[in-house]
Amino acid sequence: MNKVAIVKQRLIELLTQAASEAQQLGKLPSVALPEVAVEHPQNPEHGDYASSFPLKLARATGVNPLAIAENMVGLIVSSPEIDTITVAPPGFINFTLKSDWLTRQVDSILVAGDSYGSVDLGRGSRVQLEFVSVNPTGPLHVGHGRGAILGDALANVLTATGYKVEKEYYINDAGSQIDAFYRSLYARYQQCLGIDAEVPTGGYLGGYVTDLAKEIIAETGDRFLALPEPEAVLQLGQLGLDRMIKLIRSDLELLGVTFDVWFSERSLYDKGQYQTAVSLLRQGGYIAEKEGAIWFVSTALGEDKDNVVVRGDGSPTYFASDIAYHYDKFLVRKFDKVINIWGADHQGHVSRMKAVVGALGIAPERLKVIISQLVTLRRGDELVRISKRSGDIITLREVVEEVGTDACRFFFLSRSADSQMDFDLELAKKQSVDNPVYYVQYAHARIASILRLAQQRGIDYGDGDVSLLTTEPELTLIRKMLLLPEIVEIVAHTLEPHHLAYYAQDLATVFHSFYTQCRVVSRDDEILTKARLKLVAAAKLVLAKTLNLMGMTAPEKM
RNA sequence: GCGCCUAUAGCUCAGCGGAUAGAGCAUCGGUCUUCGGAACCGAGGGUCGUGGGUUCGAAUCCCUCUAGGCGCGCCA
Repeated sequence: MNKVAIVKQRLIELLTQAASEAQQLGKLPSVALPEVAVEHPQNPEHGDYASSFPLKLARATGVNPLAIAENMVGLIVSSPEIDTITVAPPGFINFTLKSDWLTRQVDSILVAGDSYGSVDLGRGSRVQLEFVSVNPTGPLHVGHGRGAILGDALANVLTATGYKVEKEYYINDAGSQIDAFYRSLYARYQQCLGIDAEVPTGGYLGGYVTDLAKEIIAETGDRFLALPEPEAVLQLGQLGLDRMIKLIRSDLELLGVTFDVWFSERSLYDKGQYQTAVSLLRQGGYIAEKEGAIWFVSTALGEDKDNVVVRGDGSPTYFASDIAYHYDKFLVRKFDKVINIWGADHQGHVSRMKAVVGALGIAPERLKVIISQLVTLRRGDELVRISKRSGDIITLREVVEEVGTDACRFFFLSRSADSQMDFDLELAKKQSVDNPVYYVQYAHARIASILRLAQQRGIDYGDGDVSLLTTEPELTLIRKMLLLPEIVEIVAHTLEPHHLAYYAQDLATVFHSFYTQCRVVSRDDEILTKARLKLVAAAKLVLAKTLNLMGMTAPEKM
């Protein structure tokens, strides 16, 4: 299915073989072979693939790299995909693919259909992807949207690469922030009913809390006033919490993001994971009591400082929950791999969480944490505050409604998670026509339109002969289409979905260029028309697959 | 002070050990008898933050420094 990836792998095999044969023949000193790397040269004159293996080998052996290359080329077995193998100074081996092999891939892509671009790397191993997991104490803002899109796109790619993926949202429904939210809501509730009350210090001041209180009053009246305060805070709070979670869920759905599991923090205490996890750590000698609190002795694992698990007042910290949570992920639910996507403000939490995982006897490599850097929102030059507690916020929902789901997703995926980004609302709107999103989608719609025309004219291109696709624009398009499996592989490996966005643009560019140079549906040449219809249909498939992996729509018309 | 992230074209960003550093936007100049001009073709524009080092080869790896961001709670 993944022909190019196989070619790449095949080339690596061939090179390795050639090298060891050269060693056996005494043409090369017997040293341990360095890793064989094969890549796409940026200059097309250097072929489809190139390897600098001889240069690497030269370092290990002290032999002239050109001589190594020459020796190896003579020993490389011929292969049906490969046209020419050449040596280029200072010691590259360049490969060119046979164009008839290339054109045949059009048929292969059409046969593969939706599964084209999928590569089985995971072999069914189970991956949990936990992301967003925002405290349900307020609506989502743009920064959360970034994590949401990142996670969702990664889930798509990992699924396409043979992993069994579960998407999970961790609901922080325990702890002091929830408390503050409950009390804030109660205060607003009282205020709306004419009672003098104040939002406690450290509480949530956003107008949405008042809105929430009003909604609850509209539906259930003032019945919580009759309850004693602690009871009222709790009951009203839980009502508010449920609504908050529903709101978050619907905001995410607007972005096209859904979850398989909504996991409650509180359940970790109800079901005993917390107790078990801590006793495991205690057995390992990682738990100590000092200064009236219970600590995780992370210094024993090379951390800068120890961390409190249970406060002096007996209440567990959020760190305690996370210990239990990761115990549950790995030792109860037994995921092979766990990926957490956190905001930049949680960076400091990464190493101690890895330490916990190690202390629980789990190989720390099984936990991957992706840190997505901050998003700042602005309108032109004006910075927009997005802090939940301070009051005025622009919600993710407002942004999505203003900019559109597909554009939002593409925008978020266009930058690596490592870079901070500015989300300029003015620009996002102003650019909507020139937006790369539309450029890519337009290519897809354009193909759809061509296929519609063909259908109108009653052309059945099922018997199209792809070997007629010999011109440069056609072959360039095919070569680009054949890159998708490699991109998918890279994304699955690096967990960096932004490569998809760049690939999508590249592919669209190559298609548009082909389009202006090659007439597809022509009355003069029915045979060529059929061949090109096949090409275009395959391109449509690849474009759609790429867009779908990003969680975007591939429109037939726009 | 310590940890993490970032610094590449006017702007927003890719590239992260290979052969002449790329894209989009912006600027300038071209392309329409026929499939969607939301398009295509071309041009200009770069001491890859600084200074060292490793290497046959460095934007890419290591160290120094500078600038910006985020952390360093018995908050989450």
